[in-house]
Amino acid sequence: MLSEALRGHLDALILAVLEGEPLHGYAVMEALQVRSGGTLDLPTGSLYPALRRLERSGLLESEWSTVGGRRRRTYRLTSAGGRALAAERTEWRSFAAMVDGVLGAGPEPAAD
Amino acid sequence: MLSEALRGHLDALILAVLEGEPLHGYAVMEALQVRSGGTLDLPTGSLYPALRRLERSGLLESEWSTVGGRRRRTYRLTSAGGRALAAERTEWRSFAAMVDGVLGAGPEPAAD
DNA sequence: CAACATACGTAGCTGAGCTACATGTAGGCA
DNA sequence: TGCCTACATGTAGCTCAGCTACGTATGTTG
Repeated sequence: MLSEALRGHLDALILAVLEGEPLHGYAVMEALQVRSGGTLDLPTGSLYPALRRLERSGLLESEWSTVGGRRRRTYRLTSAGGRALAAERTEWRSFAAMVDGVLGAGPEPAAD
Repeated sequence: MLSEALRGHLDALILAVLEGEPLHGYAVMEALQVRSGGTLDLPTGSLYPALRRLERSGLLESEWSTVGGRRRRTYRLTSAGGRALAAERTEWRSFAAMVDGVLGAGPEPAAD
């Protein structure tokens, strides 16, 4: 369904699922699948680098733990991450409004 | 305002402004500025290659003309372009709905 | 033991959009 | 006359986010 469309919006989605509670990478992947209604099936090669990028940017911080013999890296929003998320939400809304405006409803001519 | 956000959506916007009437490149640029409420200020280095790409894909066709001593390349939607635009509109809607769904309204906790 | 889910990660490619530049005409203005 | 701006088109080259395709390791199930 999506490929390049996601560009520039993935960060917002990741931050959003981490807003409520800290999650480890694999859980973020599952949360995105659930919250998108199964539409968003993010490959690990997209998710993990994105998480590390967000951490490097200071929007996330992580902590290792071991559960059932498996190492987990749990990510949590920083305060900067929270602010970034708010900004991304605003940006998304104006972007979506812009696209909606340009795309229009369809072939119907605008009321002149 | 936007940069990477546009990725994968620009084609739809271009096709949309060409839906009503054929326009030459520069006019497409201005039409996008107007229809986006001044938000979308597309550099020529983005627009012209995009137009040529869309023509190569068969979604647009072009014709040269000279107006006031200046050469213009006027693009018009092909029937394939019309179909592509309809598809892009649908895709955009489901994509936007997906993002809206994942982003949520904000920090308010969902009704439990 | 094989296969699968869980869990993490990187190397390398792709490609759309951007920056920066080049080209040329028409018109305003000093 | 020269300069700047608007009009009009175009390319070379960079960037870098997301994807493909790997590799590693553990726990569980058949």
